[in-house]
Amino acid sequence: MDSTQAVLDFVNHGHERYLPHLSIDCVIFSYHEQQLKILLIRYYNQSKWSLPGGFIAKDETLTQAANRILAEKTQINNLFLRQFQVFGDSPARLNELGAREVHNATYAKVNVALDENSWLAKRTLSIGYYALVGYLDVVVTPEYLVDEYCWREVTNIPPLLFDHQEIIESALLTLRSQIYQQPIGYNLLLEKFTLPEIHALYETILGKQFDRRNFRKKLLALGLVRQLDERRNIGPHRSPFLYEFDTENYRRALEEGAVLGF
Amino acid sequence: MDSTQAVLDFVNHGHERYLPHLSIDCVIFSYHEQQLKILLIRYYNQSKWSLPGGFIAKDETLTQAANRILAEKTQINNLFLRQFQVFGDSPARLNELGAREVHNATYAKVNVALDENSWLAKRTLSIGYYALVGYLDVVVTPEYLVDEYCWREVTNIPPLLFDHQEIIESALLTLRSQIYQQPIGYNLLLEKFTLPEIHALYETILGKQFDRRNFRKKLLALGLVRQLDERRNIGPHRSPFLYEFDTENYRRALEEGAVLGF
DNA sequence: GCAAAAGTGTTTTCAGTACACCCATGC
DNA sequence: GCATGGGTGTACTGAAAACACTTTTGC
Repeated sequence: MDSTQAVLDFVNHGHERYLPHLSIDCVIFSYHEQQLKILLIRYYNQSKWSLPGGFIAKDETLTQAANRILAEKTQINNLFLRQFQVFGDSPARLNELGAREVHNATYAKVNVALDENSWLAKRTLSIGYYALVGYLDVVVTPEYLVDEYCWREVTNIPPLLFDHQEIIESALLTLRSQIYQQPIGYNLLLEKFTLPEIHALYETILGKQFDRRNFRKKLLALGLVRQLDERRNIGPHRSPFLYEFDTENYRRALEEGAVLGF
Repeated sequence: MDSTQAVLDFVNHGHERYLPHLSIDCVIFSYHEQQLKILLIRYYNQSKWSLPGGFIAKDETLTQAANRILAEKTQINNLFLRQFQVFGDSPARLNELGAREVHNATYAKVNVALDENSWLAKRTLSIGYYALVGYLDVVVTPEYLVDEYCWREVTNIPPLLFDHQEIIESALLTLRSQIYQQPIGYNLLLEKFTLPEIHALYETILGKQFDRRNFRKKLLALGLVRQLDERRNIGPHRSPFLYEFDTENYRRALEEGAVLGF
């Protein structure tokens, strides 16, 4: 939606294309400068931030919808995307009137006020997806109703609309619990990475510290990563070696549910 | 729904009470005679079986809806119930015409045929829940449109409508992956149980065998169970001791994500 | 007495953990 | 030469795994 006309069409005719009562919200994680970050957007005329989201078209599958929405927001296709939970309990979701007022603040930009019969004014449950993306791969496309966007560190999330805070917390818990079953390192790091990078990533996600030597030993023992002959030149100190994932071993380890036991 | 009148009201006025496009399907597990079983129902005029399910009322939360539906089917309140996945990809779900024909076979009992505008004829995504219940606690209430119900062993599931087979498979995978994080043994066994019972339960769910001695050692070492002074008199052989869960330790172990490492 | 089911301990092995010093670089 | 960050090996410990014989009971 990149024009007044497109927004009006969405408001007035969206119910013909999309399923009402159901939306998708995406928690998009990336890792940059040793920090785990989430992509947030702020809609026109809102002080609180939101998760990027969208609706499911009547003629597309749920998975297609989630991938389409992500691609629209980040220009990345085929990214790592997992459904994790449906949110339908929050009082903010049951209160149709309150939600409508929030939306109307934004739609004021196109001089529209939703009436109580609008498909957008109905109680909506949201399916939470989380995505893992390369920080540098993302190109956030400006949308007409979005004033700004930002990457925020997970430990420093600003006030959010509706139950989006809860969705993020749940996504984080899921990320933690799936770190040994999903190729999380693979999707958040560049193709080549240093040991300190992946070490810090695991420490950040799991929120605890690991001994450098044991961490490397484990990774190598499981054959998850291969040490390369190159080093990365960063700053004034000894250059760290580069590593890459041994995708074959990595895949197998995840399938076996290999608990890395950190 | 226990009368023609109630069904007609549901078909004609359900859209005023329930959210369209969205249903809840329940995979209800119990454990009986050393077998993991699932509750299935067969609707009037259908040859294939179905999972018990229902819709979300406009004024109740998602969690309330799931609990209400389960209570309606099994007469159990406050049972162990967990949301695990939304199903919205199956071709059977996208094909509104095909789904309508299936439903109409059943609604023929009340001489109704859904037209394409009926709320029940719309594409529906389903939120999958799984429940763990005591086999003996369940009282299945006969519903007007349900011809019969049965407990089927998970390894021997008959042909099912729509994507219910996929839902069961996904529920089983979830059950396996959560066996160390959720009080699965606690909810599937009676208050007092024998070592062979819980041993067989874990073997059944995880689909592999465990050494009896190591299994018991682990359970006791973690303090999850307490051996009682009683024995259970079953059949012609040596009577096994009874055990009970040490709920306090059990709870703590699950919180810590104590991998039981079987 | 024998078949079927349940009870029980010891040894080995391997993976997790703890721990400290050296090397390279830029300023 | 010193501050910073990266690289690396060993010893200990504890939990998982492997393993077999005895007891009870009904027939």
